[in-house]
Order: sequence, then C-alpha cells, then structure tokens
Amino acid sequence: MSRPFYLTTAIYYANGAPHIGHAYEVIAADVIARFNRLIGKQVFFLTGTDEHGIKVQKTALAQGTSPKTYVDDIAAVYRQEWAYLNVTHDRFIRTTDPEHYELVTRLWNKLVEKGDIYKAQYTGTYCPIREAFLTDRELKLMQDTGEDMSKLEAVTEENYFFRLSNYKDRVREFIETHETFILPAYRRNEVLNQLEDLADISVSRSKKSVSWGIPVPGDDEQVIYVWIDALSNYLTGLDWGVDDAAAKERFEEYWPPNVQVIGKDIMRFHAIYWPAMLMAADLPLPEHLLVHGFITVADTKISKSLGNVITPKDLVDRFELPNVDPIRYYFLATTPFGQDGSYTDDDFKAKVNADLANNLGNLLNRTLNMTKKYFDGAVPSFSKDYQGLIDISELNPIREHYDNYRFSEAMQSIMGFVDRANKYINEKEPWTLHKEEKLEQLGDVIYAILDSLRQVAILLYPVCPSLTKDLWAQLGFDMDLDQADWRWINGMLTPVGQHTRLGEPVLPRLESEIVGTGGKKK
RNA sequence: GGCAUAGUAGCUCAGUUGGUUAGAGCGAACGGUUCAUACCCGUUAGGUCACUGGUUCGACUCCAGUCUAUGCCA
Repeated sequence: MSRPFYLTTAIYYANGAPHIGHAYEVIAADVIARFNRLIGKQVFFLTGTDEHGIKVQKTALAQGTSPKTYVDDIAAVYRQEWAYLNVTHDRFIRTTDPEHYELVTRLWNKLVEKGDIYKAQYTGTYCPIREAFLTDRELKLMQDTGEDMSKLEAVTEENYFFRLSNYKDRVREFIETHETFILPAYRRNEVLNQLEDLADISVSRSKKSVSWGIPVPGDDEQVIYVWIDALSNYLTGLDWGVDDAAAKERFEEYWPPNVQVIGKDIMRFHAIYWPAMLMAADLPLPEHLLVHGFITVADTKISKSLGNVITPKDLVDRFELPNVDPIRYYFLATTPFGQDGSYTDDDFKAKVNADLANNLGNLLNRTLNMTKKYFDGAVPSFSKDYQGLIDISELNPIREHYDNYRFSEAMQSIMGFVDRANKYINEKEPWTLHKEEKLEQLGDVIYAILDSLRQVAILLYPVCPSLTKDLWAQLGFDMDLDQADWRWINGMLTPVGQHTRLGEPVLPRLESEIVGTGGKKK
C-alpha cells in the first residue's frame, strides 16, 4: 500500500451558516478524498470550524447567549450540512475542542522554547463602534465604500509577536524549490511577491479587546490570536504531540498533509505564516496547497447584503433534485479548478440536464429497457468477437486529471464515454438486430453498453457518489460502490446473467421554471 | 504605481515543444431514428484567435508595445 493521504479543508468561521461557497470547497476536498480511496490509498480527511474571536463573541452577545452555546449551534449546522452533501471527512475539528486547546498551548510553548515569541508594542486601528481592531482588509473595504473613518483611532497595546522574519528566507526557498507547493502555479508569484517585505506578526490580543479565545500560557491578560489558533487545527487533526502510542504512530504515518484545500483569500496565511510556524515547530511542510476560486452568482459576489446567498438546500428544493450530486457535478465540471465559478439557474439546468439526465441517465434507461425487452432483464452473454467500448489506455489520462485536480477535464473525458455509448447504440440499431433475430450480435452490443456503464459508474463515483450508486444498483450489482477499486474498471466484467433492475430514472430532467438568478430571498 | 493572470465561434471553454482547411460542449437551424427521461444520432455555424509591430519559409502558439478585464501587493 502506498503512503497514506492526509487531506484538509480550511476551517470555517463560525459567524454564520454555510452557503454554496463553503460547499464548493468541501465538495472539492471530498472528491479528492473519494478518488484517493478509489485508487487504494488510506485517507484521513479533516475539516471543521474556527470558533474563537471577536466577531463570534459579539454575535453571541447580541443574541443574548454565550459564545460557547452559539458556536455549538453553528458547528452542528455545519456538520448537518456536510452530511447533507455526502462529505466523507474522518474528523470534524472545532477550535473550541479541549484537544485543540491543549494543542495550541503545546505549540505556543514550543515556539516560546524556540525563542520565536516575544512581547512588544502592537499598534492597530481601533474602531470604537465595533469595539474591535480592524484588519487591513476591513480598513480597505471601508475606504472603498467610503464609510466614515473619522472615529477610528490608532491604539497601542502590548502583544506577543511571532518572529516571522526568522523564517522568511527559508519559506521563500521552500516555495522556490517546490514548484507544486502552491497550486495553481500562477498563485506562487503572488506569494513570492508578498514575501518581499514581511514584518513579524502579532499573535495575541489583550483580553480586554478579545476575551473569547485560548489564553496565552502563563499570561492571563492575553489571548492567542487567530493565526496560531486556527492554522494549528491541522495539527490537532492528527493529535500532534499527544502522549499516546497510537496517536504518535498515526501522526508519523500521515504527516505532512498531501493537500490542503483553501480559498484564494487565505492563501497568504497558508503559504507564508503556516510554513513558518511549522518550521519553527520542526515539522515537515505540506506537499500541496490547492487554492480554489470563489463561487459567484451570475458573476456577482455572494453576500448577505445583496441577498443572493444560495445554499445547496435551495437548489435541491428549487429543482426537486433527488440528491446533491447535480450540485457537486455542476461546480466541478463547469469550473476549471482554481478559477472563480459563476452560478446561474440557466447554466445549472442546462449542464445537469445535458450531461446527467439526457446523456448518462437516459443511456442507462434505454439500455436497461432493451435488456429487459430482449433478454428478460438478464445481462446477455457475449461472443468471441466482443470488444468493450472503453480502451484501457484511455483510463490513465482520466486518473491523471483527477490526480492533478483537473476535475472539469476528468468530467469531460468521462462524458465522452457516455457520448460514445449513445452513438454506438444509434449505429448498431439493436432494435433492428432484434427484428432480424441476430441474437449473438445483439448480445454483444447490449453487453458492451452495460459494461461501459459499469465503468462510467466507477469513474464518476468521486464526484457523483449517490447517482452512481443508483446506477450501479440498477445494473444489478450488490457490492458496495464505496468499496470500489480503480482496478475494477478494467479488471472485472459485468457477470453474464446478472439481473438488471430497471427503475426510476436516476436523475429526472430539471423542469423548474427559472425564478431568477438572484436566489430566494429569506 | 509594482507584480501577475486572462482576452479564441452567441455562451462556457480546449488548443501539447510554432507547421497543411483553428477545435469541443451547449444553444440555434435542418434532417434521421424509435430502445429511451419530448431522449438519442447526423449535418450546418464561415470566429480579422483583443490591437499594432517584429522574428521566421511559416505564429493563436515566440519577442516588444498598446488596450481591456481580473487578482495580489503598495
């Protein structure tokens, strides 16, 4: 067995419910997880929620509840949502977990030991209305939107700093010598550019400004700030430093992460701060940071204030989807990974109907109908002349597309097989063969299509696990597609005589009227 | 202002190290078929490959510059 595979998503800030943008990232990660299991790897897949900080503290207060109660609710919502999306994570981390609390403390002490933490004056821009320090991003946003900035004041407090400057050169060297560390490749330049002038970062806040967080060890007046608190979740996921033999063994096996899926907005932290922290902790760095783009609605940024927030559930309801696979498929098939993806009702309906309902779903349906009519539903035998529709040499490119996160290209190739099978039927005219009683040829034709459907089911499984399971069952298989192995694609054949189970279409055409691309207002 | 990415048929995008008539899917039009989820199959789409110069026997594909869009930084 090859080396185990450690995969993470970002953790999501617990100040609101997840929408289609969050779903996109976790779906992509889930596809990676399922694909790697399919090719025989042992996968550990981590996701979770980031629950500390001033915004959570304030939102909870505003709702008249405690931060802990508030984040418990949000975390539960995320968990439900991930289950709804068929996400197969192995662990759901919360930064309020006791194990994480201990981990952060452990990491902090390690950095102190290294001499990379020191106390100094921190000057930030304080907003008295929000009672919080503003990030550069927030400041810029205020500037851009012309908000009143006269109330802002520069406030100085004493904080702990992390000596990022100590690692700047090593981080740069790592990025330069590991060409595939940051994917897609063009993102590397952005990071290298950002490395030019880099100051040490403030890694704590005074308890007076933020109380909802993990305390700095040995200093009751300070709380650990987001960088160390949030990024370190990837270490908690594998119980780094926990005094337990099994945990230690697992950490040795799985660390470092093979892929960390993140959004383009948090690339800086993952490409610079995070590697530096790992270097300070004497830990190996991740193999890939996979940076994805954002989902927009008709090219407009998703935001509450615009009222264009869409959730997966909205789409399932609106189009009466039997499962979430059309959503999974749509985003991965239409958006070259890394770029922003634009959602519209029209595009969604068109793509899902064309590919999944008309081409794939209908192919299954017409083939099973013929199997039923001509062979009583039993998989026919095939002659010596029999040839499958998919050549072995065509499988590796698809595997490489998956392996290199080119999901849209993988989908395109797989749909090419479906097209081929549909053409094949029209060319061979099984109904004519049946009329002319050429049963041997008829058997070959039907068998070829059935077996190519079997192969397509496995190939498409990482992206459409529900749909392909239905398809798989209608083909008459009893074994669990979750246990499938890539080698099954060309290493087995559909058993002759197996009873197919013609059922309802695996995906009815989407017929919903277009109600606009702005999403339902709540 | 600096760095970077992109600009290819109505739409979404492919175009490997430069080489005969620039591709796919969707949409549209017309035709075919009937096993099928009004599905599927075939044919048709005449796009100055953003613009201008240059290198070359020959460039969408290399070089320089311009314009536009977007991202990161300042």
